[in-house]
Formats: sequence, C-alpha cells, structure tokens
Amino acid sequence: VREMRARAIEAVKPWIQLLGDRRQCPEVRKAMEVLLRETREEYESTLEMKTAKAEVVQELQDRASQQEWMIRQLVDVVEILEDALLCTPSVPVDLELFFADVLAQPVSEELRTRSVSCLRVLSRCGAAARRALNTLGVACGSDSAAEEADVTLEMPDMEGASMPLGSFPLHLGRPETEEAQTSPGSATAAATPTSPLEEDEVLEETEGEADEDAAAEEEPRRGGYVGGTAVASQAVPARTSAEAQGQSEGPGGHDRDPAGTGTAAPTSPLDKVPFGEKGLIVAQSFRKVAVLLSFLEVFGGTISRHSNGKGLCQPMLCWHVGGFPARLAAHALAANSITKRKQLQLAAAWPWERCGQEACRDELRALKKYDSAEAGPCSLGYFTGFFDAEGCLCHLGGARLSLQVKQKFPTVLQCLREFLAENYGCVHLYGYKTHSALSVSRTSICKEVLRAMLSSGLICKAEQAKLAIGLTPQNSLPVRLALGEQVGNQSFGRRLDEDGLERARKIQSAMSRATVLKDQGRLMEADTKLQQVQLMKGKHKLLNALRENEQLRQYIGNIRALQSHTDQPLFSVGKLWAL
DNA sequence: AGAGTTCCCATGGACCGGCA
DNA sequence: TGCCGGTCCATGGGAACTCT
Repeated sequence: VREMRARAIEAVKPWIQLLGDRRQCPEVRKAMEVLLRETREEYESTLEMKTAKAEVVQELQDRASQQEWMIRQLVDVVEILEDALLCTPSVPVDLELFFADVLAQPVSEELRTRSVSCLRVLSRCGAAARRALNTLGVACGSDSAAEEADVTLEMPDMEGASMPLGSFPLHLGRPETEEAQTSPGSATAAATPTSPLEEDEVLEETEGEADEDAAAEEEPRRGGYVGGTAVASQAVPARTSAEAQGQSEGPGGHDRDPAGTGTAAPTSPLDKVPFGEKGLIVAQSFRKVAVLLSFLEVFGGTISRHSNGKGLCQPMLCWHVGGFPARLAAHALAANSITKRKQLQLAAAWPWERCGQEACRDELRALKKYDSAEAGPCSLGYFTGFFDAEGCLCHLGGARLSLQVKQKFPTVLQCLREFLAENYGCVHLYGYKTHSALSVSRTSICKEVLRAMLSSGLICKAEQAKLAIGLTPQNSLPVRLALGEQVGNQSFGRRLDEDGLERARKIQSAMSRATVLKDQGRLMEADTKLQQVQLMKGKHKLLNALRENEQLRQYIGNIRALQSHTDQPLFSVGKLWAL
C-alpha cells in the first residue's frame, strides 16, 4: 500500500508543479478528473473482485463443513431428547388430563401463561415430529393413545426441557443456506425459516412482538431497536423471559448468575463447543454498561474489564461470548446487520476443522479491510441503534443543532441517508479523504429525528436527545453545559465556554463584514478588517489554550485530592477515574 | 442558519503473550 | 484450548472553523 501511495504521489507531482502557472489550471483540472475517474473505477473493480472471491470462499467452506455440522447437530439434539424425561419410560401420565386438571384449579396467571406456552411448544414439536416421520417413510408409533399416554411430564423439568427445544431453530437453521447465499441482497434471507419447526417459531415470535408493541411501531421486522430487548425478541424466542427474570434453569440450560453480576458459567455441553478464538466481543466505556448488560441478558456470555482508566481515558468493560452461544448470537445478529452481516454469517458457520478455521480467520480479516457491508432497507430501529453507537449530536451555538454519523466506508451511510431522506427530508452525505459522514444540519429536522429515536429506544444518547429537543436560544448555555457532561473526554478542555463562543461569533461577524467590504470594492477597509480578524483569532487561540491548561490543572488537582483521602483505588467521581 | 471541511485524540477493536 | 490482561492504533466522537 505504501509503495502504491508513493507511486501515486509521484504521478501527481508534475501536475501540481504545473499549477504554478495559472494558465495551466484548466488542463491540470481536466487531467486530475480523468485520473480520479480511473482511480475510482479501479477501486470499484478491486472491491467487486474481493466480494466475488469472498463469496466463493464462503460457499466452498460451507459445503465442506455443512455435512459435519449438521451431523453434530443431530447428535446433540438426539442426546438432549434422550436425556429429557419426554423419552423416559417411567410412570405413564396422561398429559391432557394432567394439564387440564391442574390448570382448572386456581394458579397464578404467570404459571398459567408459561404452561400454555409449554403446551404450544410440545404441540408444535409433536406436529413437526410427525411430519418428519412421514417424510422419512417411518410409521408414526405415537399415534396410538396408549403410546401417547406413556409420555411422562413433570412440571419442574419443563423449564429445563424448554430451553433446548426453544432454541432448536437457531441450532439447526444455519444462515448460510444456499438460498440465502444466492440472494445476498435480500434483507431477510438469513432469517428465512428453513424448516416447518423454524417457521412456527418465527411466527410465534412475530405474534409476541405484535402483542407487546402493536401500538408502538409498525415497522418491518428487520432492525428493531427497543434497547437491548429488541434483539432478544428477534433472536431468542420464548426463552428470554424466564432468563431475564434470573430464574435458574434445569439440566442442559445456562446457569446464569441470578444476581446479574455479569458472570456466566456455561454448564450445557453445547457451551463447550469451541468457536473461533474469542467469539464475539463488544467493548464499551464503563458509562455505557447498559448496552453490555443487554447483550449479556440476551446472549449470555461474560462481562469483564477491558482496560483501566488512565488520564483522560475512561475505564472500559467488555462483553464477550464464546462457544456455541456465540454462534447463536452471530446467527441472530447477522439477520439485522448491514455492516457486519458477512462477518457474522462467517462467525455463525465457523468450521470445526483447524484448516478451515485458518481460512475463515483470513476471510474475516479480509472482510474488515474493505467495504463488505451489504446494503439493505433501513428502519427507524436500525437508525436509532446505529446513531446510539456511532452518531454524534453537536451543539453549534445558540439554538442550532446538527446530527452526524461518520464511517470509514459509505455503504451503510447510504442506506441510512435513504431512510432519513424518505422520512424526514434534508440530509447530506459527504465523502472525505479518510471517511464518509452523514449530516443533518437543519435544527428542526434534528429535533424531529431525535424525538423519533427516543420513541424507538435510544439508550446511550437518550439524555442528550432530551436536552437537545428542549434547546432554545434562552437556555442555550445550560443545555450546552449539560450536553458536555453527557459525552466522553475527546474534547476535554477544548469545548468553548461562554466567552469563547462570544469571541467565535465576533470573529465570524468580522469576517463576514470583510467579505462585504471586498465585494463593494472597498479593498483598503476590507484589508484592515482582515488584519483585525487575524488579531482576534490569535487572541482567541491563546485564551482557549489558557482555559484548557487551567482545566487540566484542576483535573490533576482533583485526582491528587481524592488520592490523599483514600487508600482504595479510585473509581469514577464526576469525571475522574484512576483505577 | 445551513452546508461543508478539518482537527484532535479518546474510544473501541484487534491482537499478542502468559497462564491455567 | 480458552481465559485474561495488556498494548497498539485506526476509527470515529466531538467540536470548531470556513464559506455561502
């Protein structure tokens, strides 16, 4: 890359030298445009080649590993079913009478709901098993009433049994079915049910969501973002409600820490399945731990320390999940991803053989190097989540606001722009040297978008959004201060105070005046004005530097003062941390 | 006031080595 | 083999600035 860059610089140099002669400018410009067009074409061509290669590699890997994967899945499923009491030839209890009799008595509404849910699962499983036997041409032995009565079911074990059964679709339904691969543009390809059982599960899931959020939003299923729980509703049907309440599961389930301390001890054999090197990882500053807790709640895994706080860097925490749960999480997340869909699909289908893993590792690295995003329709939920993670709410002084989202590659920003333009109007997408940026610079639209995002479940930036919506010329300064409290330390000491804003306004005003004078042909006066501007800018810079220096001294003093008052490691106190 | 650009550096992701 | 701690550095969050 360095060599190519050096060659490109050398190629352009003669043209830059030509610019010394103004008469050559049009020719240079024409030449540069040709060069730019050629470079863009080359870039596009390279990306296409990489994408094509990635798809071929993935397909080959899938075909090679799919058979073994499915056989392993079958072994796991059979073992689970054999271990469950459903297959135990113990005392026969008539299921119908048992449930009917017990539920006819006064029981809590919650237990009744869970019981009905379990019966529905059993009913669907029975229907699916019957269809499978028919397909295989094997006689359906359970048709007789006598055999049906042989099934033993004890309530305490229902929870243990329901977890693996409820997870079946995710275990069996690999996202990389050939159908999904041949239609990468399809936004729902990876979520398309591939078996009757899976289809049933998806249907139930959708019904559940509809019940809960019918009035809240009428969005396509893709990209829901109702905090962390939206992912749960899409990814892990049925089982999350019990887990979220910290209820322990029976044998075969996840023995999640009921206190919610962020530790998870895998007890299921499925959890021991190796996955990649580390599985999935999300790191966040400790202030955004709510996001990590959502991941923990939905996908299991562990939250641990990522890095210590040091200086102006905040302490970081990270959520990670490995083994089989990581595959499930990757599978579920892939269906709703634009930027990382290919990476997640790769992770969900991580091969078992060492040689295959090496190829996948290379492929994963490659996917991160170029714009491997898959464009797809974007919803309010998706935009909310994306903005919560990557967006920036900027106060421009006075009552003005802007919203920004930056990304290295533009594909996902184009999807977001289409969504915003369609629903809210004016939005801009800029391409810069190092990145692309989506910008909403009209204050009224900013507020409208913020309101919509708040209703859609904004988490990390919810407080900022509320403050910004209430921004007026009268409360500009307090709101600015409050907004400053909500953000990280990237701009520590550099945020302009009241005086700084006033100076910036005066500089702006003087520059505008100079332009007017120049346009009127009053060149001497314009020149004098510009000299004043230069002086004002110098003073502005100096005062800003002094203020930053003062804030840093104050910061250091606060840390020293805290350290002298305690022998314990310091944790956050306002904006201070020194672990 | 809005559109467009650039700068600074904390944040977040990747990776590596030690250890159990 | 997986977990964990530590480090590196590209990315992007936040803001200011310029121009219209």
